[in-house]
Amino acid sequence: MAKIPEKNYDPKNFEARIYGEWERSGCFHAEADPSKKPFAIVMPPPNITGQLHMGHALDQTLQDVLIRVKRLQGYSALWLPGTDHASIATEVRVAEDILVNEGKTKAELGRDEFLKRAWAWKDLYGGRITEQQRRLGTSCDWERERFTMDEGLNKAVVEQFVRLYEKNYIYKGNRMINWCPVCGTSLSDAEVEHEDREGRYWYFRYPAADGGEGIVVATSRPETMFGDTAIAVHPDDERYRGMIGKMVVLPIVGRRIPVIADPYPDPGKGTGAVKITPAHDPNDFEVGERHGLEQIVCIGPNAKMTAAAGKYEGMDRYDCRRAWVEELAAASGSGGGGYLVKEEKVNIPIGICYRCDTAVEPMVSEQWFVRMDELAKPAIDAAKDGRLTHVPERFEKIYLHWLEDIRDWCISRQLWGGHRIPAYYCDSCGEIIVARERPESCASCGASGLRQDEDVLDTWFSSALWPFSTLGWPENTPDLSYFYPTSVLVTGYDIIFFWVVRMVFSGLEAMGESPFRHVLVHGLVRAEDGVKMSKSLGNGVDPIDIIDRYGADALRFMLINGSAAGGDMRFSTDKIEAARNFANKLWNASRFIIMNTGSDKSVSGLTPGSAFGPEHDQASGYALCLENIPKHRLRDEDLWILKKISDAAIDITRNIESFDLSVATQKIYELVRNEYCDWYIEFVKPRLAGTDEDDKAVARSVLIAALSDLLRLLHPFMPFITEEIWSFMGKDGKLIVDRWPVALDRGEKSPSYVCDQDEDDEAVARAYAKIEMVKEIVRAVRNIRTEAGAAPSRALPITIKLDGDLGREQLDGAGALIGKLANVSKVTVTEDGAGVPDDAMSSILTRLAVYVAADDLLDYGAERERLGKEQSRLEGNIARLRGKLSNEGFTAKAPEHIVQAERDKLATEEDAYEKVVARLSDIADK
RNA sequence: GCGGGCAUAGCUCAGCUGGCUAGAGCACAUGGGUCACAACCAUGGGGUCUGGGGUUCAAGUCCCUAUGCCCGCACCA
Repeated sequence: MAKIPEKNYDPKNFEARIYGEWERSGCFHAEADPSKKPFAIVMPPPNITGQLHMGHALDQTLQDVLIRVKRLQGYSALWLPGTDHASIATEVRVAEDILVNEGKTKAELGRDEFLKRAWAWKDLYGGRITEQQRRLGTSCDWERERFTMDEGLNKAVVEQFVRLYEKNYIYKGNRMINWCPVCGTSLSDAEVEHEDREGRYWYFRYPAADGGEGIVVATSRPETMFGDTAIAVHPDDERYRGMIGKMVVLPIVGRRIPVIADPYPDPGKGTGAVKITPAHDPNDFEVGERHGLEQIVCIGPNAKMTAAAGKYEGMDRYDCRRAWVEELAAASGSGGGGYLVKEEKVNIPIGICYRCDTAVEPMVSEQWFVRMDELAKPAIDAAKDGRLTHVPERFEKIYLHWLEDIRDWCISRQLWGGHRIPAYYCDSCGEIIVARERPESCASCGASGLRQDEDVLDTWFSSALWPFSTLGWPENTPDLSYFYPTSVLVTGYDIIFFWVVRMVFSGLEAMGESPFRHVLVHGLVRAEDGVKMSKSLGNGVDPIDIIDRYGADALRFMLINGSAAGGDMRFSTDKIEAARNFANKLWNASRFIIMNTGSDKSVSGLTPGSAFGPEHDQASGYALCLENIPKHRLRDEDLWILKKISDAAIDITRNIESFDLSVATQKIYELVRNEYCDWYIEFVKPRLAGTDEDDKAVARSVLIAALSDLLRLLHPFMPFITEEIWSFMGKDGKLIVDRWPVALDRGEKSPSYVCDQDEDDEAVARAYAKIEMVKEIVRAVRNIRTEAGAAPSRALPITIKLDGDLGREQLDGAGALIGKLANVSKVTVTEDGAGVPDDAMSSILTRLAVYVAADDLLDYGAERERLGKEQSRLEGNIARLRGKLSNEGFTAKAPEHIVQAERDKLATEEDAYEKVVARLSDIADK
């Protein structure tokens, strides 16, 4: 006896085992292989601090589906995994850890000791997420796993930095940056989020130096007054015209500052006069540049006030704000009363650190920057001319919009964990040397003991190199030339700016080509109630919990099936259950197939293959190339299911290749559940129980051939269950490395195309139509049965009355199928109406009518109601169709096949209408 | 302020380049332990596709507009 799957579908029994088998077999590994076409995806490297969350699960599943399909299609399909050091996130976590465990701060520990702890921490936790990825079924090439801080990548980072510096794309300068006081580092613009927070405007009077009234300005940040170096007004603002060029006095501080004219102030906002603090506001910084104003830094790096704030030195910025406002309000100004004129509550838009939610402090600071204007251009062009496409398309706009007004990228971070900036300072002569290796001595003055820059690089600087650094760059390795540019990049829309944009311009700069051809963008996975999942809300659903409960296949299927590309989706228990139930259904159906075929020697001799035959040979058609089975032995239902699968396979392949994965899953679902399980298996059951051994063998063979292709189609989405079932089918080799049912990109014809040309295909088309008719009849009988309240167990006799042009032979063999599926005791077929029972329930279908006769079941009331509905439906349709067809515009302009289809439709609807009316009058007095 | 998205069955959502009698899952109703499956099977009800214009022979699908939600960028006077 062959091995049979266990009665209950329980993914825990095999998922982990199968993953282990795959991994050991080496089938995840991809090499540069000139005999195959390359397909490559680099995995967005998760943070080593991270845990797998639903967003990852979606991201991983999308990539895994694409990789598995391409692997089955015979590509050298590389999926390159890795992890990211995520400097800020990791640094904060490790620092917390040290504080808790050792009671020491980062500073107390020192840089070297801290880094040791960080590496130890990475070794301890860095592998956790990759274990979780394995649970999901991630079929990436673990042999190539990389870490953004490993040796090769360090080299790439230094190389890129030096090259960009040498081309003058990287510079060091004193510029306005965003400072996070909690993380203790500068941030790039992309790392700052914006949020409205409750704040106020305080209106303060700055008295004129000559004793006049002076000017009132509004501010939401009074503590920056210590850094004010001017008051700006618009040159056309009548109110202040007389003040321009005069001096005002900074309240209490006493410093004199000029009133300047600049186009920046908007006369309609506030008082129309703006205090200018060049060191702490980006706009003020620019005004200051234009007017040569001094920059006075009054808030220091830890958000504490500097000496510029006088007695407030050392005080927290917000404490200072409160105290300073009080002092200003209480003070007696020159005109008597306080300097505070008024105060109003208002929502202030404020910059927030994307890591810690702290309000960032804009400040002038000396940092390293990447000059963006030149670099952005090729990245813009690549998208515009189609070398880089976004799926869905709308994300291209977002990408372009960001690049088109991009500002220079601040890349230095005041942290320890990360790639240290390869810049060396000579303290003797002040020379700055940027070099691949640490120089022994100063190139300018010869002094030794150069000091390396203390700062590290933005973690995204190394991520930006990921698509080529992981393939060996800057060496020109075989992998690099074979796999670069990669095929698709899959990521969430939330990191387009951080990552995608930077990879593209970095790749174009370093390699001359966009690092990938397509960006497949997905949305967020939200909680069941539509709220964003977040740690702080604690509403996250752990993918591992879900896998434990429902299996990875169900989770994957739900994630893909859940929503269209690019949009946010909700996690849904209902959908997870539906997916698990679907897996269960497949499991049971397969169990049935295996129980009925596995133990039979004659079947194994048939070596059932794919419905598509060997070698992906589309041109030879589908069912007719089933190996070892003479085509005349295939029955109608066999041809029907094989055509169904074949047509669907082509469709599904197209959907996958255009990244419509949710559409693809929907189609597979219907194919497996509705066509294969609900109809085909039921059609075939009597044959399996029959005595015609030859026919039994054919049925078994088709069952297996069809199931094989269904498993192939479903495998990328539900890899575990399909592989497990495959293993019960006595196949050679594993499903994961078997082959895809269709290979559209080879230019094969589709079976439906063949169908029109080939004699065999006419036979298939006839069989197909017949089975569809059988389904209609069966449904009609079941409907009547339900309506009349007949027990399902009770066999009923039926009469089928055919239309004139519908020959009796077109129902040949259908009687048995109908009999079994509709539980019919006897099928009578009549062409002229003779033999139609006088008293019967009826159903009028296209080109035939079905009568179910049983005296005790007659319910003409119900039938009248049903027919009445049918009549009005048909009336509506007929009116619509007639209107359409009598419209000359339609018949003249619409494509011929559409017009013809409408004519045919009208004919059948009119026909049905007449019959319904006739039937209604027949039963009018019953 | 600039830009983008969404509005379809009670709920959650599909519906590609315009050609439907608008679909699925869940929920609901009725019947059924039928020898793969109760994580099941069968049958059924349920929608003027947000409102208003327009383009077209044809609009859920394209354009404009209104309303209501959502998001990104900018904005700390």
